[in-house]
Amino acid sequence: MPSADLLSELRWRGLIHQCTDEAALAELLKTPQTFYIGFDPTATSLHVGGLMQLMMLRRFQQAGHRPIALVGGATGMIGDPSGKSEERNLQTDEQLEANVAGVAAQMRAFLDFDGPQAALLLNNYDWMKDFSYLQFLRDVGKYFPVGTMLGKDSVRSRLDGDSGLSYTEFSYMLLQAYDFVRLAKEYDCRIQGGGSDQWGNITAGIDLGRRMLGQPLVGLTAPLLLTSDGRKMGKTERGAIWLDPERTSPYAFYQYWRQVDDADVMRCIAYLTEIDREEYDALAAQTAEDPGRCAAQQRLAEWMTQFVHGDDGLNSALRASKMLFGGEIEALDDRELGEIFEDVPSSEVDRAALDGDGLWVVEAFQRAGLTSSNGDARRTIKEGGAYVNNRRVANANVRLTANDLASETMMVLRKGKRKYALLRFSQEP
RNA sequence: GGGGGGUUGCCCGAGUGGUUAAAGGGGGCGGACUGUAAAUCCGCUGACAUUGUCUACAUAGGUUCGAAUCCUAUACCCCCCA
Repeated sequence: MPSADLLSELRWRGLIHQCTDEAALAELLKTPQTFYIGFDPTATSLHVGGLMQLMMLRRFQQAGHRPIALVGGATGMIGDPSGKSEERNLQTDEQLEANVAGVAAQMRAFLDFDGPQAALLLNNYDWMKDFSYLQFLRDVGKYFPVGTMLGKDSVRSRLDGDSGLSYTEFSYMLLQAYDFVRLAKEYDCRIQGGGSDQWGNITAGIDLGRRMLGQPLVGLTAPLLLTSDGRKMGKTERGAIWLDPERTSPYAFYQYWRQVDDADVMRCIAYLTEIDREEYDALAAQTAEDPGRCAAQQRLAEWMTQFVHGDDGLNSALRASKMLFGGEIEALDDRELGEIFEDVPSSEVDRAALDGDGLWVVEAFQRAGLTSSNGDARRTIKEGGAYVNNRRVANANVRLTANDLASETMMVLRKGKRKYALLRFSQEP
């Protein structure tokens, strides 16, 4: 039951940046279609940008169409020059293989691989690996006028700049164009989506489809997810936000969305979530009226975290947030504390230090690496910026004993508002 | 090759014999306010030590009761004349 509303849904979400032929697309979508988006296996995990594309596939699937997630095992060997200012280093085969496997595993969690609209997960390496160079030039290359290729933004910007581009990267668009034709032929896939930086590659595929198959294909791009000051969403000083909990903990993931700028939060909700129009409007109104409540940020963070990391991930993120930004820390066990503070650096201290007079706070802060010298630690304490288990340290003479443990073996030290460190008091053999 | 100027704490930049651990600004760090935001305001910002000691103004020596401040040499930088 294809939903006639898919297009209007995409429109209000602002997800249609460009479309090669909106009328044709609308016509196609009246019946179940196959829709594909390619993913670059640049790492073993997707990040925020990839998630946005994945959501696109989901939206099509939910509207009654069949999504194909194409992992670029072959194209990844070449490197897409689109949106890149410099020639990229080639990945090793092993790296690429691991990346393809990692990304594919993540996609399985977000698409439905059963039922009449079962999603397909394909790898273009499967059809590229046996294609000989000569055959490719004869079958595919023949249809590509170099003049047109030179006109593509991705190529021109590189030629205009001073970094140039290799023949290898120049050829990238042929591979992606061929993917589209291949999918059209084998899976009757007539629609390709992607980020706006994929426009050139997508239209190259459409041209090739017309020439090789005499069939009209349609392309659709989504805007890039940028912050209001023009940078890519999902990047922090410490690197990208990944979907893989090993790379970005559920807590860090949650916090990223929780701290999105007011100016960007509604767009994130529209682009990345399945929160409906009604709730969206309500959140937008609340943000305008009372930005201090961060209602939209909280909803976004909740939705995203639960979607990507499940209930458990969300709960631990919420609990950690409550601890880190809220009350005192006590009555927890090692396991819970460890989970909540998994992003926080920790140091080992001999348990015996807590015996007798106990451990001098100043030294504790030094051991935890939160202060640069004893003087710095004293200063911080004097300024009221030192906390043990979220209780402010009264003076620099305080000594810590086993009574100050937050759990069996751990103590939580904090400097200022957010700088945490864990001390683990281990039994020395 | 000759002449002149410079080198100060994380950065910029005052200071030209004596409360100078060194003005002022930036940055950083705390705190207050706030929305886990921005802006603003206040405090701190060499080390060690329960207010005293040590190490600091390019480097090494010297003069002096006392120097970042004077002298000598060395290194680096800038400018002018050849």
